Amino acid sequence: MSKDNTSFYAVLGILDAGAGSGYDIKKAIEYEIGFYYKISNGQIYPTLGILASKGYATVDIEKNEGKPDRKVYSITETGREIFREWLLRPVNYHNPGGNELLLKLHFGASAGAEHNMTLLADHMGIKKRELGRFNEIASYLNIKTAVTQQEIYSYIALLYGQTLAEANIAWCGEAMKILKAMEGKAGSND
Amino acid sequence: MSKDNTSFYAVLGILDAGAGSGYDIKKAIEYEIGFYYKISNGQIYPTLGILASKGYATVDIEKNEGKPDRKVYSITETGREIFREWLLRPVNYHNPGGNELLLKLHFGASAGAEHNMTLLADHMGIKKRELGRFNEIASYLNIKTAVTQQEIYSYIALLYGQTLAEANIAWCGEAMKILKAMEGKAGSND
DNA sequence: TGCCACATGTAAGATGTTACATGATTCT
DNA sequence: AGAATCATGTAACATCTTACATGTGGCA
Repeated sequence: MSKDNTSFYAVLGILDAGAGSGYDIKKAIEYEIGFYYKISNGQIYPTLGILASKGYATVDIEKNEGKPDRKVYSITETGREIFREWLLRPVNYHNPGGNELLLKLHFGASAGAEHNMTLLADHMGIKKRELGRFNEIASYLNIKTAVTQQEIYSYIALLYGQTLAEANIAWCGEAMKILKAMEGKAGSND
Repeated sequence: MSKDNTSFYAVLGILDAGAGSGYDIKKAIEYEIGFYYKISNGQIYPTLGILASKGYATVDIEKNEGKPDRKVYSITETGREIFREWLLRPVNYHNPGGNELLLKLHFGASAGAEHNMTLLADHMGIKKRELGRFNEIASYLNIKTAVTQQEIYSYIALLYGQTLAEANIAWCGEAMKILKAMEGKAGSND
């Protein structure tokens, strides 16, 4: 329902790759995408409830001795559609939480290289424009002309922006190269 | 009261630099640190109320014709202490929101270069450890041995982590150089 | 003996966004 | 005529974290 509920789609994406319980999903997220995306029980379990109530997932209960029964969730066709819709939407850069681009790339493996190339090209464009703005500011906020300490700290912040934007641009280039190579391989010998 | 309420300290930090109304504060944040930190009215105005109720700020009302009266807030001594306490606390890297390090560097201008050097050294250490972990993963998740598409996408995510960690490390180095140079200048001719 | 893995979940609160209400004045 | 600037604020909601409750079985 909501536009940008990242955790909603993260859970749905994990289910898209295979059925599992809340516990399984937590482990999968930690293991697969844990380094750029975190999730807590307080999000997973309510999300699974919503998923089931909307018909995006079905539940199977597995009896478990001594432990609570495992509630194993499977994605439905509707769920898949909803998930694909999200995958194909452009990345929301206002979303302050986790790295939506990496999340979409991760889940987009099966969605084909083309779409991911677009996501990367978009990202590169955004970072290039960002870098352009920083460079413009740098032309008058120069370290050589900086006098006050405040100016120096502002310059350091600017440098951060420039450095990170450049790193993003470089990464996009590399990633696109890799995807291009992969497409070539897939086309020629698979 | 809360541990990591970034917006609370951002507002307090702006007030530390000079008294102002909610409107002024919003403008100041947009202008000074807008590129890495955002704030909305829904945060500013309640925060100012809390600040006043806790005795961290006092209010002066300026009559304004045709417009609502300006409520000009000034930081108190207690407010300053609370703010300094935050400044000297290490950066909370679990905080998902805005870039706390840049915020502290920005406000830390008056707190002296030494503390900021420590913040940068800490940051560098964290990013170096992060990079070490990524490199370790890279040793077995290698692009040459990647077979499945999923492996390739995981590799791209890893590359992102590496590239950004390296950029952070490089930036820290530059920033520390700048601060060192500044200290030298301050010592020799000011 | 105590902690970790398994497995479910909830309650409370922190933090933030979006969109609205109000209304005069000044610029385009 | 309409948009922007000035200036206050609130209400609803979205999102997420922290900490707890509950309990077994296995390993050190």
